[in-house]
Amino acid sequence: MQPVDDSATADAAETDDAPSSDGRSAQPLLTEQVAGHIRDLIVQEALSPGEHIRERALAGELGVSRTPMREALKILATEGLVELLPNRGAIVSDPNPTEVRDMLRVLGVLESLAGELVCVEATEDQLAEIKALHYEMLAAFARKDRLEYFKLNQRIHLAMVAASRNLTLIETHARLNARLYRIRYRSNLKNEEWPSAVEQHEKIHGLESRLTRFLL
Amino acid sequence: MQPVDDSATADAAETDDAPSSDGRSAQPLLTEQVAGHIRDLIVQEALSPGEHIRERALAGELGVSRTPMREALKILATEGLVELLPNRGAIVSDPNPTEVRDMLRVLGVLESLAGELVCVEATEDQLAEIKALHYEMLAAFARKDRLEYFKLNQRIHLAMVAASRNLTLIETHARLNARLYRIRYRSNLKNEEWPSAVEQHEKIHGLESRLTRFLL
DNA sequence: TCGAAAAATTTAGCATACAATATAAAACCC
DNA sequence: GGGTTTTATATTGTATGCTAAATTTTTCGA
Repeated sequence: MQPVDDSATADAAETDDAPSSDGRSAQPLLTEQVAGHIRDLIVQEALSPGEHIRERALAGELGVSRTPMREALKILATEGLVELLPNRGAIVSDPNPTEVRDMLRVLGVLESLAGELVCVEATEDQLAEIKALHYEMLAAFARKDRLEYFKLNQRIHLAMVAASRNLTLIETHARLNARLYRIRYRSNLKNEEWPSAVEQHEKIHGLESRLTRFLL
Repeated sequence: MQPVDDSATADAAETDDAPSSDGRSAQPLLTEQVAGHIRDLIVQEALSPGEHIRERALAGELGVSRTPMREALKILATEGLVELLPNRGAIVSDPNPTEVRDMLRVLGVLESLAGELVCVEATEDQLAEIKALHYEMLAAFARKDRLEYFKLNQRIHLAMVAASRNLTLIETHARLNARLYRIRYRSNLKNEEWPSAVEQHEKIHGLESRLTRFLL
């Protein structure tokens, strides 16, 4: 494991820091903070896939006791970001290509559903934003800027899921997305294989075409 | 909270008792056992929706300390079966009709995907079993035995998901199913509203027709 | 020198103790 | 008597200590 600069960490940490579901959020619990922190470490690969997590050591680095660290690891294991080996601690999940394909397939139908729901559930503002992103994406496509295209594509999907007004969909999608984020991140840095894969994937489920029709 | 006979509890507990993912399963960890036990209590409504869970008391009843109890609650909260209120403990989730509708919608697209995958991924034996269940279901339909129809419908969906060979799909489906099981269970005992709702739901996503076509 | 057995060390699992927050009860004021 | 403040109690959050399992190191034998 290697250190991570804190600013970047903070950014990603804010994604779903809310302590559960209650409206008035009290002071965030240590366990949640720790879980968020480790999520960031995993996404940024400060904790590498397959790497063994020593709870005592990591707890020490974060300046907390082992209790919240262990609770955080249970949460992350349930989310699929780490795997718990009985009596042997946790390792950072390292999905093989088949598992990634499976996750993308499920992610695909979720985003397809989001596309359907957006058409009837989203507010005008949300639709306008999605529309704008869509045109930006087309622009990137015209310029053959595949990385930008990919990023915008991602943002559109996120915006659509967020606008779907279906909390279960939002949460389920977020969870899968988190598991895939590290991989996408890496692929982004390396290069593409991904944009084409994602395009193809979307064609299969007709999301792009349906949304395009809807947006005119 | 009220007592639950242990035999029934044990049955349901065995559903996914496996300690994470590793092949050779060592002795099951207390935390996992506790989580399984509480899952059962929730499903059977020995713990009622909205009921406050006092971790010390419940831990005492199960004969364990608070540590595994707390870790189990974190897991169940991540799974959506309980909600954690900061500094105020946990309550059994009690989804409102809108949330149930949202969950069913997501469950629907998952089962729809399962239907697609079954057509190409399932083994002969699995297909045969699904086919058999399908005909049993048609029989129940012919007899206008709606409860039996509903049950078989459920089993078909489970069998299809299981045969999909997509672990993410299986897990995601199982999680949603667990959150809905209690509600279905209750509805089953009460009466129907549900079979029709499910039928309609399936029609929307074309699962039944697609599968029917496939099965001939 | 290499391999196996045994001891020592490390690490996770669980229980318990202490601290902080929230709830309930009692006292007090108006 | 009703409502508010204060005190007491209970419950959760976190840290630490102890036990058991797993890993590493050392020792012993061939």
